[in-house]
Amino acid sequence: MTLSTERLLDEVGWQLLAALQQDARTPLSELARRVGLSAPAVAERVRRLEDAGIIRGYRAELDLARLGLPLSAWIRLTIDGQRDEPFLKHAAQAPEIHSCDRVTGTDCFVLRVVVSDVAHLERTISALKAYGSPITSLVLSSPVTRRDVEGPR
Amino acid sequence: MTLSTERLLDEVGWQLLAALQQDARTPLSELARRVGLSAPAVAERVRRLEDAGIIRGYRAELDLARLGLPLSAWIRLTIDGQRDEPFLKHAAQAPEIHSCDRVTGTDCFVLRVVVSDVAHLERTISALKAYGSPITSLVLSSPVTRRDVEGPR
DNA sequence: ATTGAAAGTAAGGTCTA
DNA sequence: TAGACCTTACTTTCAAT
Repeated sequence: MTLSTERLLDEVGWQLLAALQQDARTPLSELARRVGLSAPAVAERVRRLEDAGIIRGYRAELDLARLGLPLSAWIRLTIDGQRDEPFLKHAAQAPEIHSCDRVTGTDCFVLRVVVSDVAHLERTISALKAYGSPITSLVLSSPVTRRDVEGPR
Repeated sequence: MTLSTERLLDEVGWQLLAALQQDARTPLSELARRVGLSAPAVAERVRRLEDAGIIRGYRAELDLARLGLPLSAWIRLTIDGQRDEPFLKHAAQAPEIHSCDRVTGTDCFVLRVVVSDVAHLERTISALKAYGSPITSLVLSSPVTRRDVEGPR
């Protein structure tokens, strides 16, 4: 936590982050009302949170099932030999791979894949076998999908 | 894919979803410019995407490391006996658990946890041992953090 | 198309180091 | 007195009827 960010993350800063995590399209004027500051002051605050890299962006959250992508899975992938680079190239452009983390342990990578049906899942897994050994777990439900970050309590 | 959603997901609909995934705070007037429709028409389109549940909401994406949470981990949790319910209660309120999916296979649950340091990670894992056997993989880097959903190509 | 709300701009005031 | 942070006043842009 650097010096410059500390000033930003006071009571008001965390209130703004809470509101924008909940609804990123909240108008600045509404944010101003909630934190008890003028609209220009809040606009400046938000701009500085963005400039400091604390706010990385604003994203619409979509319902994947309603977009024809009802199946999600976790795939743990152990890479064979020295195939990291070709795999990363594949991961960067494969539309099914929604996230990919390099992790400790023998698994090497943890992937979140999102597909339209089991045939699509099969193709996705097969493609991964070119780089290593995948272990797949289909997502049955998601008791916790997203947790907002809270300030110091 | 129901009948009502099909009408929404034409060329323009997907253009709107693409823009809002990229920057959820894009003004409606700007969206209108990009898709070549009037502002009221676009406002109506977006409202219908929301009402159909295709757009679930708008979220600010934060940099967790800059907020004092530099460590993330995947934890696979095999639940002992019939302790699903107490575990789900725990998961629903634990601030470290950012996502939790029930999955096929022996793992039962896949958790994304976000913590401030290794001591915090240790406490988080210890707490999980009340419900089952956790296997932890620390995230080293994230080659793919988020993939936008694209329409039919 | 009109009207009220919201966002952006500019100038100035207060507090602190 | 310099700088950080806020306010008010004003103009432009946006959004809804």
